[in-house]
Amino acid sequence: MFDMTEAIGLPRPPGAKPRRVRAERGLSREAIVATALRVIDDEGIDAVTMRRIGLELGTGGASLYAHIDGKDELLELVFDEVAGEIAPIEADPKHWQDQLKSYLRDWHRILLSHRDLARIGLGRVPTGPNSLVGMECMLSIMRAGKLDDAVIGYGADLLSAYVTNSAYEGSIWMSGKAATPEVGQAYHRELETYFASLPPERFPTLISLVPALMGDPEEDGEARFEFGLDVVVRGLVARSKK
Amino acid sequence: MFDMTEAIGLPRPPGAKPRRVRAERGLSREAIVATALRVIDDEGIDAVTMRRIGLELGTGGASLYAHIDGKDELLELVFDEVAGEIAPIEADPKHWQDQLKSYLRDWHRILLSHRDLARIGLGRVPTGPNSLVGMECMLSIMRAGKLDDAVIGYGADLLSAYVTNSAYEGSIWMSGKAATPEVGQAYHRELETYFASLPPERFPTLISLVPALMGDPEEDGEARFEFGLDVVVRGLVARSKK
DNA sequence: ATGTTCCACGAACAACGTTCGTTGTCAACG
DNA sequence: CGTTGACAACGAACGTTGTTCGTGGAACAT
Repeated sequence: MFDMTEAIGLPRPPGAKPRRVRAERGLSREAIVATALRVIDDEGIDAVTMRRIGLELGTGGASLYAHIDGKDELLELVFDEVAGEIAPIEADPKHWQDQLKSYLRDWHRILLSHRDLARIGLGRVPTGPNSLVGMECMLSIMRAGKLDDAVIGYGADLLSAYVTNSAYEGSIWMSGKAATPEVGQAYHRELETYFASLPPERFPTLISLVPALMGDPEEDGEARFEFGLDVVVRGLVARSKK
Repeated sequence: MFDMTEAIGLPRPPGAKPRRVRAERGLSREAIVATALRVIDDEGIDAVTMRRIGLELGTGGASLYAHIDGKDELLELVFDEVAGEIAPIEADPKHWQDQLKSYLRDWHRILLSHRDLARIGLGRVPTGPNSLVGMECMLSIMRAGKLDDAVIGYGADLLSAYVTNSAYEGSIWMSGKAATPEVGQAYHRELETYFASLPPERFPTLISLVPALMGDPEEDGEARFEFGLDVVVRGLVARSKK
């Protein structure tokens, strides 16, 4: 047989590794990551098991280790894959605040659309290529707003942590198990009545704030996220103008 | 779940089970929780195993289930136990912002002093007695600041999530394994050089902000937390005055 | 044709949370 | 005082988990 590069007509670059032409026998990094993401979308992260992913691909769990270091790396790859779903935008100094909010909204919505995927990103510094693109995009928008470098540096971390944490919290209400939305609302009501039943002489403020704390479970998630987004961005601007 | 009525000191409802008077033969809820907390302080949460805790108490893992529902409940109990370490303060309308910040600083510091304990509280609504006292305290301070109820409701969630998330992030740098501070700093430098080595034409903003993003690993944790605290509180005030 | 390399894969390992069945011991009752 | 019943203690075991090992076989390079 001949080399693929010859067939195309290009000379092989000096020092390039002889291209791996080996026929992929079914398994590949991409297929594994895609399968894991599908399982997450269907049943959540806890359903992601090496054996499960292997089985889904017609083999066993051990076969994955030829393509992937381990479960941690697999989950990070999935996370970065999803990070590629968000569309980068070009910074416009005139609307940088709206742009920033809109971008983080997108990011939050995409995370939520993949069940409890956000859990992977908790407390992690994202280093995957797609995550880096997202980070660059966010930073450029903030810089277009003429924020101090120090504010941008800490603020970007603060914002991305807020998005990830919010998405994770939001996902809990619908993925505690194979939980339908009803189960989440049931827990919501249970929690509300529990707070309201506390001894009033010991928890006067808490009890009087139960409605404000819990909110309407229907539209609460979005309103809550929007609130925090507004608060943090306001704070960043105020802090930068000081 | 544990018996809330007993923990708070309410009179026992009529028809409740007569309290267990049986002499404790060595094992007890308190001893188990205390042991788990000690193991966390020494080696982190991942070292907490049913067998390990049992072994530490001179028995096996199965013996714990007579006192505790399972591992989840145990960890929640430990978390609330630590929540009891923070000293409640009385709200003073004149210094409510300083009080709020100081209170959250305490909470953050205490969480960090117990390794990666903060991980337990991630995305969880704390319902333990001590956590509730802390919540009530925080809410009363915010109310002393005459913030809108809606702002208090969402804001309290935002702040407590920020504290927990910050403590968790901070704990990662020193508990990836049996990691000494040196290991954390080594990873810090590795990350810094990695960012700096990215293609400048694709990540110009990110590269120019590497110093601001990473900061001095020595004092960075505290400064970062303080920054976010200031930003969120500022934002809350601004939002409330609108 | 002959090595050589590397992927697939069943089996196995260690560790986990939890359940089960037995045993011993104390508190309550006649 | 003797009996009984409830329950803590505990070893063993079950079902999972992530990961490693050793074998087998297919495709490349020589």
